[in-house]
Amino acid sequence: MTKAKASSTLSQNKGIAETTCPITYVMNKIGGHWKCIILYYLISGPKRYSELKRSIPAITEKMLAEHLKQLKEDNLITKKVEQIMPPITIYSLTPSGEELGPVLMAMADWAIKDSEHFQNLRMQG
Amino acid sequence: MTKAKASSTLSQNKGIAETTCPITYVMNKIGGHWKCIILYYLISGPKRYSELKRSIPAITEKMLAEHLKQLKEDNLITKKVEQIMPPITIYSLTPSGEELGPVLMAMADWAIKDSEHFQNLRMQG
DNA sequence: CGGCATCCTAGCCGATACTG
DNA sequence: CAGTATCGGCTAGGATGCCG
Repeated sequence: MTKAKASSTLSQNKGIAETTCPITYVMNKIGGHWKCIILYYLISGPKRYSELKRSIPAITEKMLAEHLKQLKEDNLITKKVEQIMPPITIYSLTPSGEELGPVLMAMADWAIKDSEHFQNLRMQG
Repeated sequence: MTKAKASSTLSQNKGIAETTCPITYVMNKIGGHWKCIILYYLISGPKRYSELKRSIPAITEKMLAEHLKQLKEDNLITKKVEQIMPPITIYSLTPSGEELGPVLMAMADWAIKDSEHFQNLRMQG
């Protein structure tokens, strides 16, 4: 993993674009399909692993665990483990993650408006 | 394209989740890595195909054309073609697309703040 | 309960060539 | 200028099973 492939320009371009385009920077952090959803469910407060899984039925264990790890590495969430048996793991938003909250809420808001548009269009059509 | 594959549960889940989770709805529309970037550049006003291409050096023709088509199908942008030779194509935001503007600006805003956080951390480290 | 390792497929995406 | 079509590699992501 120390050496990037030469045939792929995307990963390299992504790195370059990240320093010049703020949207690219954001997409590299929360661009994955599930990242935003996970963060969205964490806005309402810290959650344990199983709660997140129940909140997002469409996600697989692999995706959840993987994206949680990435979000942690990107300093958007923190992980707190109770070393008992069975273990309890709590995920919370970091300050950076908290600041993303309004953005996600704005996205959700837009979604609701936009789907209303569609329903209106359907009624007219 | 009329029949979905049976082996993949994701596309089906996406469809189901889309009706219950607003963030999923948004991600299905602008989740692609380039969609947000294209929309972001269209906020400042209508642009022609070649202008977009120049604005986003990292994107390939295929991705640009493909995502422009999807954005049009999702009613986020409109396409206006001057049927002359050589042709001129202008892409603009629809009202729905315009309403996404503030969200994208908020994302960009967060990105700038967040990258400052990192630089501060590095200085302390 | 929480999460990682393996295997495998679907779809994203780059490169190239062709059309109006 | 503004696309479309085809080929092919890479990787995201689903299914399953094992471990602390």
